[in-house]
Amino acid sequence: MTTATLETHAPHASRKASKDVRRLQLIDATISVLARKGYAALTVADVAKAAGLSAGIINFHFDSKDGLLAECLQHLTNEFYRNWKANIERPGATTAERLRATLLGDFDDAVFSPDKLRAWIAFWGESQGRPVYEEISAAKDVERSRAVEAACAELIADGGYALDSAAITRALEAMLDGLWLDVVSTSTRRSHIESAANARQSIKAVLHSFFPKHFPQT
Amino acid sequence: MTTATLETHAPHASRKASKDVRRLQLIDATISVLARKGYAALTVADVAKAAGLSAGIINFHFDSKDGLLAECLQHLTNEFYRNWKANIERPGATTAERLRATLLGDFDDAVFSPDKLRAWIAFWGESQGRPVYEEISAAKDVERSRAVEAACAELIADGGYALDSAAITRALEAMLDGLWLDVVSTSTRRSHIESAANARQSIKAVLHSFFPKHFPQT
Amino acid sequence: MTTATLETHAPHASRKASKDVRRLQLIDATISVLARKGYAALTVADVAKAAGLSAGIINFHFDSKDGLLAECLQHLTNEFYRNWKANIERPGATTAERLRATLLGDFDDAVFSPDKLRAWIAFWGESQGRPVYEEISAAKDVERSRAVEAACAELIADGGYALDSAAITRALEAMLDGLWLDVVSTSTRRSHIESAANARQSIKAVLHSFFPKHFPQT
Amino acid sequence: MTTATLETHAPHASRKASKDVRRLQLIDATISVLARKGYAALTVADVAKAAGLSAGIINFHFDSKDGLLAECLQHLTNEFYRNWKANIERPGATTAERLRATLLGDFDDAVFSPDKLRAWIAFWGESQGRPVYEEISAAKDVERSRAVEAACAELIADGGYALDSAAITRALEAMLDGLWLDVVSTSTRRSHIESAANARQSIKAVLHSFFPKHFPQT
DNA sequence: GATGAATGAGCCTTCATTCAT
DNA sequence: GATGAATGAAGGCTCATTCAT
Repeated sequence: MTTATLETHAPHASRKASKDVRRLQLIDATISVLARKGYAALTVADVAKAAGLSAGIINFHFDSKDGLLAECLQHLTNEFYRNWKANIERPGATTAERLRATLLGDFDDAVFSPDKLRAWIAFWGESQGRPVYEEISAAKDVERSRAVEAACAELIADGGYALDSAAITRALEAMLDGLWLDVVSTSTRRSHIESAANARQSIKAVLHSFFPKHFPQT
Repeated sequence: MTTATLETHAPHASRKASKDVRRLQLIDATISVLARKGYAALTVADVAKAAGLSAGIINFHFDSKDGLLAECLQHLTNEFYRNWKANIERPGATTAERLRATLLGDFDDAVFSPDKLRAWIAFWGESQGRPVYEEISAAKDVERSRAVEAACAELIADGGYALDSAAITRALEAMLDGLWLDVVSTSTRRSHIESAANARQSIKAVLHSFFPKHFPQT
Repeated sequence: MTTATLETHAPHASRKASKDVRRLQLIDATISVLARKGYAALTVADVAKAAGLSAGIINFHFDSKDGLLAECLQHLTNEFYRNWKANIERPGATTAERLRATLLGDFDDAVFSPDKLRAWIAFWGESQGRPVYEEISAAKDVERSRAVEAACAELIADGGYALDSAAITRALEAMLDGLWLDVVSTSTRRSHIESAANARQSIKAVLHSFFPKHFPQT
Repeated sequence: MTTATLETHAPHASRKASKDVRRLQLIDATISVLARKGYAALTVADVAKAAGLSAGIINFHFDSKDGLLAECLQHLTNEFYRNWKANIERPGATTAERLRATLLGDFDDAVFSPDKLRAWIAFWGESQGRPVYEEISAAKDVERSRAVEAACAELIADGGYALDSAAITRALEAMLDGLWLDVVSTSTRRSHIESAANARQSIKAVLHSFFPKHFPQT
């Protein structure tokens, strides 16, 4: 609940909170509950309680539980996209640097918090029953995916590597998803700090294996 | 429902066999419903209907809905484990051959059917709210994970590659998970046959990049 | 709750009740609650309690509260229609006799019970918000209305009365509705037996005034 | 919302006047919503929106939703009563003229608007669950009812008709209620202008049948 | 006076589970 | 073994009412 407001303890201070602040507060609470109880067991009462508000407020701000969840995923998607964009928009960066920034950026604290990760995975698991979830993230995923593929193709051409660009792109992206997934299943044994460090190590190792000229051994 | 063994019509089939057939029939129905509706929306009525049976039967055979789901995951886990074991238990196979068989084997038809994949992912998504799911798959995962790590270490030593064994193992396993996950989100656009082919291609490309001496270009 | 079953007091005797019996039992309970609390204040819990059953049963048998109410009105409509049909299907009856039977028949015990009347009026009051209620009763109303109009026209022609057939038909039908309505608002002051007697008296007086040759003074 | 008195723009209009204007505005909005959605589906939010005001205002002016509805019915009752009184208070009118004015007056535009009619019927339908509604209209109804009965008795004595005064009075009043009710159920097929014309025709036909000497054929 | 965010009780509905047949 | 009517707890949603601004 890192984004959650700073509830002042004055009585009824919350009455004056603006609509956007309330919405964000409820989305943060949703992420927190999703992380703790998973998707199927999440109730609006849980979310309201986690936000320190009453149950009725959710339908007031999001029309329905479904609306809340959809907006929660939208929030995560936007945040993830903005983080990526911020990472690659460095003037003067080479293609290799941008690719590296793309991959490592997924493990930045802003997007790689234990709660958010678990929330993401909860949504992945439900996306088959609810196509709307896939639609929410699809648009921006495609943009990113194309950027990764273009970067790989460019490095392959530039370095003269004997690699299948499509196969390599797919492998890289699968690895990223898998590394996120891994955190959840090992979180009880390892801290997420450690997990992020391990993930970055794996990414660097793989980049070095794929494109040794562009990513020399560290 | 490809796995469902059809009711044997042998006269006086033993009670035990009959019971197991019913259980398998219900587990197959569960996988089918999980794939279609996801975890959160699955009801015992759905499963019973998919199995062509009545609602009350599930509690008779599995005590509870939770029991059914746990046994369903157990079934998938066992099947996955057996498939792996069958793939690596080839007398005279080299370490490289066994590693390759391990990775490619995850895309065998026996375990890589669209319904089963979606069922797996539904369980992954819920595993945070229900630690029991992680426990079910953990034991056998560890065995397999160690085998992969040992194989990588052996190949690295044998080939003199400058690779971090742990990082590479983690990358390989993450990639496998990610490739499975990918199937679900792209299933509307690509057939799962095509997905499996792409996955195998990526695996081969990566193995070649990591261990060029053991996996020469195809 | 005149139609309501005769609940045997054996424990769980209700478990074996057939679907139709249960439905009728619930419809009777609905009429009873409608009469006591009106449409707006009726809850499914009230109905279930009045029927001596649990709340969940209503959705099992009628899908929803709305479904229950619609079927309740349908039941009242059918009953009313059958009562009318039974009253006019007397072989050898003259037109005047059939008209008289039609009008007086609305005050037969089978359809003119206090609870049923109040239920009818509750539906009338809601029919603007829920057009489906009007649709349910419309079809059969039209048939009856035409029969009354045809009978009036025939009597007018036969008796040579200087009457506007349409205006007279409308007046007769309005009077019937009004007499039903009246019962509700005076029920605390007069018994419904007395109301029915008064209503019959008014009907006879009006028929005599309209068609003196066919309905001579009693 | 034809009745709503527009905000007088006189400077420094008294607080009292302003308050009454708001109340009338809300009562008109209530009638409009009752006509459109019926009693059970009416919400204070609907009424507030129809009045162009915010939800909280209703409790300020009427203490509660129940208060608003009771005052709405009171308003309709008063208006109806005043219309009747105005119709019969013609100096020099005969008993027959006053009876005729009483009956036809119910179809004056001031009281016979589609919305008001539907609102009336909504209240009738709920009067069983809420005795207060009956109480509101009862007092004035009795006065009017007695006047009609006295008029009928006088005409019967005067004309020497062989009629049961009580039965005839009841028939006349029931017919009036029924003609109002009829408008609602036929409003989709006929305009309320046409309905009023038909109703007047029926009334005239009935008066002529009952009291031919006092109401000669038109 | 007026607003509208917030509350919380009450309702409809779903659904896992039970059990008489 | 199997069925499916019945139960009842739990959850999402609505909405009258309150109250800080």
